[in-house]
Amino acid sequence: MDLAFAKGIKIKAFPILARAVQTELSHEVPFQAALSVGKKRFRRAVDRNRIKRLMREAWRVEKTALAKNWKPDAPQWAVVFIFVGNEIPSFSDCQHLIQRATKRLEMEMAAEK
RNA sequence: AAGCUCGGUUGACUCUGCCGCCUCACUUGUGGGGAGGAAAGUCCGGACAACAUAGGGAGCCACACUUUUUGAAAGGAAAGGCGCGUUCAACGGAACGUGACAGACAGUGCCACAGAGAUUUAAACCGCCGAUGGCCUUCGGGCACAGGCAAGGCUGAAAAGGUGAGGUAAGAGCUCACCAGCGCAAGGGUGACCUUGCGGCUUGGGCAAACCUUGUGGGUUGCAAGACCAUGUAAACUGGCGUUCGAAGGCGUCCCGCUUGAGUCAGAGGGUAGGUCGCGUCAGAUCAAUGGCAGAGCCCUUCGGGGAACAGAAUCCGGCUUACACCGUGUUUUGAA
RNA sequence: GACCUGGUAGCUCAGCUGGUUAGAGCAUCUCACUUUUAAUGAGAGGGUCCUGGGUUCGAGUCCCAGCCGGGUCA
Repeated sequence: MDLAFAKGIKIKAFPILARAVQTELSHEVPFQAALSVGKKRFRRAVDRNRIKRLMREAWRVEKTALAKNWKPDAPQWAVVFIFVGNEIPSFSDCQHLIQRATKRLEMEMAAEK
């Protein structure tokens, strides 16, 4: 995670900010993703959990497109999603945002090759 | 309709299908379980763990009407007593509400400002009187000098019992009656307390959410407790104290006692900062799982839609407090008929 | 998770054992000085003492509950 913040590429899809880096992961998987919602913006744990669950679900749906051509010895990616908005989004909004982010990520991965 | 009071709630969507998460069981696919009444605040009390091991005292902290009851404790419930407030009554009291409600006759302390006087012989500013003594006198009295007085005014949160009568120069518990308060006795009540009688009245009060006293209870620290495994380093350096005349530790503080007994404390510096258990719980995480989509039903709608409010378990229980929705009881206010 | 600590003027802080009118420095405003500004001097304004109850004659201070910050412990 520190590596992702230090060297990762920035992907903006306001109000979602993503950082991604190509690195060796501990398991044979294409991605490891982390989700973050700031405590300063959302004081109540209920709201933070809600946003993280929506982002998690959107990522689950969208990552399949990225992962379908992945082979066990291909490069692995660590991704961190940070929510920086001030209001709780609906699921459809959240899905569109993650979709934009994953498309950018796909381009970056192609460029990396 | 709104507010208040008390009580209740698996306390909010339901069903079907598909995809997905945590965990357990059998085994590769099924099946079981998967947030709250407050999970919150962390305000109390425990379980549990550590402090090698007995103990005593001081200190510290918490609580405080009585009886019964529930509970491991904290806390709760019922009934009663006393105080205060409101209303009704009309001097017998009654109803409702409310109270962190032991002690101010154990001691210490404080009561600013104002005011003449504020706490142990209280106080003479405006006043009242001036009987007694003094001065003057037309012998009727006058003066207000010595002095007497706490009844009235004033100040204040509070002014040394209250009301009435007698008494007096004027006054005063000075005397008496009743009332309040205090002490003693008797009786009633399990008890808090109440009733009656007697006594003297040199008998002021308030503040213990001031120190404190009395009674009761409490060893301290907390799961980041603690146990184990792994990784790594510096058994080095500087200074203090000390090895039987005893350092330092043994429960946060002090004293005594007991006990271990050669290291220990501080500084600067070097290193690690991962895991397992604790935490077994028909949720069980080491950074934390409960979600999404589609359809039908139901409800709300500002016809776009929406499915609430307060709010998310982190060792576990029992309370307290605070936040909030719905339902019901009682009550108050306002509006309409 | 557990345990400490704080909240006072626009900012940083005092305010002792409850008492008379809540102060200090900086900042702001006005005036003076100066050609002007700064500095300096004089003066003025500015406070829900975090909020709500309670104790008391009287609360920034004492007690209870809440809100919002800061810190410590593996």
